[in-house]
Amino acid sequence: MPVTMQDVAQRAGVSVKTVSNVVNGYPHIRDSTRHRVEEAIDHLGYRMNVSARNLRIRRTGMITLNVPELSLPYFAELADSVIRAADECGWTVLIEQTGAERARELEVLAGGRRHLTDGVLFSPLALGPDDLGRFDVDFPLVVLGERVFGAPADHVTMNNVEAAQAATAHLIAAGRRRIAVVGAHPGEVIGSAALRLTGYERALADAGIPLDLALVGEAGLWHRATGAETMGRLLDSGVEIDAVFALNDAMALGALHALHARRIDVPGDVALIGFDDVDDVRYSVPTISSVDPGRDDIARTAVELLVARISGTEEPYRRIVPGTRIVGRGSTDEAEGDGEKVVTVLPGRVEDIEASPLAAGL
Amino acid sequence: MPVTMQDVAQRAGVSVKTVSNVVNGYPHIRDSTRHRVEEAIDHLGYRMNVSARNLRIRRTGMITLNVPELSLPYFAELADSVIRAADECGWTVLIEQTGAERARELEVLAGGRRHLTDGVLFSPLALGPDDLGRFDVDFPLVVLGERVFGAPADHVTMNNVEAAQAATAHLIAAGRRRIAVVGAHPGEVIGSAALRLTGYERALADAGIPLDLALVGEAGLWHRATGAETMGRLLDSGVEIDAVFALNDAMALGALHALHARRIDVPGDVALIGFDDVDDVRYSVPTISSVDPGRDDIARTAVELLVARISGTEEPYRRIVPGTRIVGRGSTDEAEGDGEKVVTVLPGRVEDIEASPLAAGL
DNA sequence: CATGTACTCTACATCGTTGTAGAACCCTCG
DNA sequence: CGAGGGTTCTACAACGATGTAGAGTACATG
Repeated sequence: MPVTMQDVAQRAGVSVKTVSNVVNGYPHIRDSTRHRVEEAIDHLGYRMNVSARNLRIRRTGMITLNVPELSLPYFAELADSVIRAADECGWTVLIEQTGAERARELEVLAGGRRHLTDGVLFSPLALGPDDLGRFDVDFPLVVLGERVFGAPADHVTMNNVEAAQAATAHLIAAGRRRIAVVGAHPGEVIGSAALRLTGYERALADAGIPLDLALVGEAGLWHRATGAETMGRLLDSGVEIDAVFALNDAMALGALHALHARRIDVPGDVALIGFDDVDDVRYSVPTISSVDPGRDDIARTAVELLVARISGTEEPYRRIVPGTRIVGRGSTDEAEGDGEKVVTVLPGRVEDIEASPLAAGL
Repeated sequence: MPVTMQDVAQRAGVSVKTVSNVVNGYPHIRDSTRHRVEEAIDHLGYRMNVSARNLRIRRTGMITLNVPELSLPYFAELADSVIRAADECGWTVLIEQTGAERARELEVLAGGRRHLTDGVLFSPLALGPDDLGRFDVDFPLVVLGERVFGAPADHVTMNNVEAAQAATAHLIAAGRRRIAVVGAHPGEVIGSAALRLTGYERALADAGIPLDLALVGEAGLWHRATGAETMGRLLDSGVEIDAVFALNDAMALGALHALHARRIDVPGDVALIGFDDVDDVRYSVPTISSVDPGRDDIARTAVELLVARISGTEEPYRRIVPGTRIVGRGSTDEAEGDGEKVVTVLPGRVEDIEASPLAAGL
């Protein structure tokens, strides 16, 4: 039997509503009254019943963050950033894992659990452009990532094409010509893999280097394990390689592992760059150059957009792309010791969703 | 204006309570009635208002998981496991980060946000034995980790001393004698650092190797960065080293980095073993041997204990220590290629909390 | 002195659900 | 046929907070 406002009111000799007013900082309260109420609250150890308040004000003060898996470093770090950002505005985050399973991702959009929170930050990995229609949901939603473009919702994404282009250009600038890719998803036209591959192709074209498909390694899931496998396959195929662009850092770590296993020197024989700039790449040997997509920016922006929607904004849906930096480290010989050096800075941008669903990602 | 049970009842031509009964699977309902209600629910797209239900039944169906930081791989993986385990029993997890700040950890015990959830899984990092009294809280609580022993709460912890002893013995069995430690917390008598160090000392004693304090490296926070620093300090001190026991995997990764930076071959010149068995250590070069503390077991056990407390169990508080395995990998030359081999298996155990607060951890 | 306005507080209805108590019906059995 | 027991359903009062409307002051103003 917990303490309620009723109990506090009784002890302080005021009405329940006055207690409520004190708790909520309503200004027109006599100091003496306020103090009596506060004394009663302290004395009784009163704590607001959130369920009751939520029922009354029709808000939960919570948002859901939907990610594939927390054990993937990128998503763990993203969750960390989102929780901090939400905390700053007084919101609480509920994390749900979908395991990148299509069925569970669809359930998110079906609103299976939406009643628990006021809105959803959704980072799909299994859904694709074909599911665009399903994103037209009746609850506040902000989409993260590159699986869908043009959904009727705010969207925070990365500067994939340009960043990948810059990352590849960084390898080319170091004199590399035989640049392998780890993590391609053949047949995809949208999604991180396709977009980053496009950037890679553009950089090659800019430098007049012909595209050699033998250098493009496929990898379904972007884990360390698949990165190592794919790198191994490429190396075993006998194709000449003097650099590797891993489409994310987990795979870059796996690729590095595979290179070492074959006694190939990085960056001496093969240079390497990843994508995401997770903490891990600063402690591998050598440290790995990467693309920093502005994770904190992504998190803060996403939370702000969602909170605005929850508050009822009717503004047109927008796509926001935070600024991106290419960070050079040991694996591209960019820094002596464990230092790092920002080699490229790409500005962020804001676009209208309606404008051009596909082009926007490119 | 969302759809309520009222609306459903009206459409189905029944009372609100009957709708409630259908929704909650009450058995004594005529099939025809049930179908009418279900049709109405589908047709109107009704979804239960959780706040109202929570208010009525005095439960939220949520538990809080309090960890220092999700960006630390061990805690990200722990959170992953906890969310899965809770999901299986129909519970939802709210993650809170304390950043290992003492003030925020105290706030957890003060119950600052307890009203949001039915119970708390708490993994403190800043609190210590002196704070034992504060764990006597009036809400269901399960403690994780090694910072406090003997608190009036269920406790799920690791087999620290024996596991560390076995890990050290593993290095000794490989012929190493000059075994450095990375991550000690001088002056501590409880906590992961102290317990693991005790195991280390016991293994040395068993093998008749004298303890050399010059080999014991201090590191406050157990991050990759501090592991690298500490390893660097030990190496620069000129003391002879032929093996390293890093008190967790993050520091093992950092240590490996520092060893590589000095062109020291692992495991040729120096063998290395960590603690936690996070996913990362399977992809470093070489792969790192580690202590697998049974993370899934820890998560499942913790959730079960907490749910039991929430249900009102009055059983005496217990400390549960899941079984532990020592996994040999490349860094101790235990497996060719990327293989791994379980070199030791330690059984789990269950103890009464009251029995012996301190001895239990040892 | 009457009037208006700002302050301080209260009573009551209300948010959407579930527990309780009991009504109405059916069936079975002595 | 009446008692007893199960089934099926309903009315009503909670759960603990907040919004609304308004009562009662106090003070300044014309």
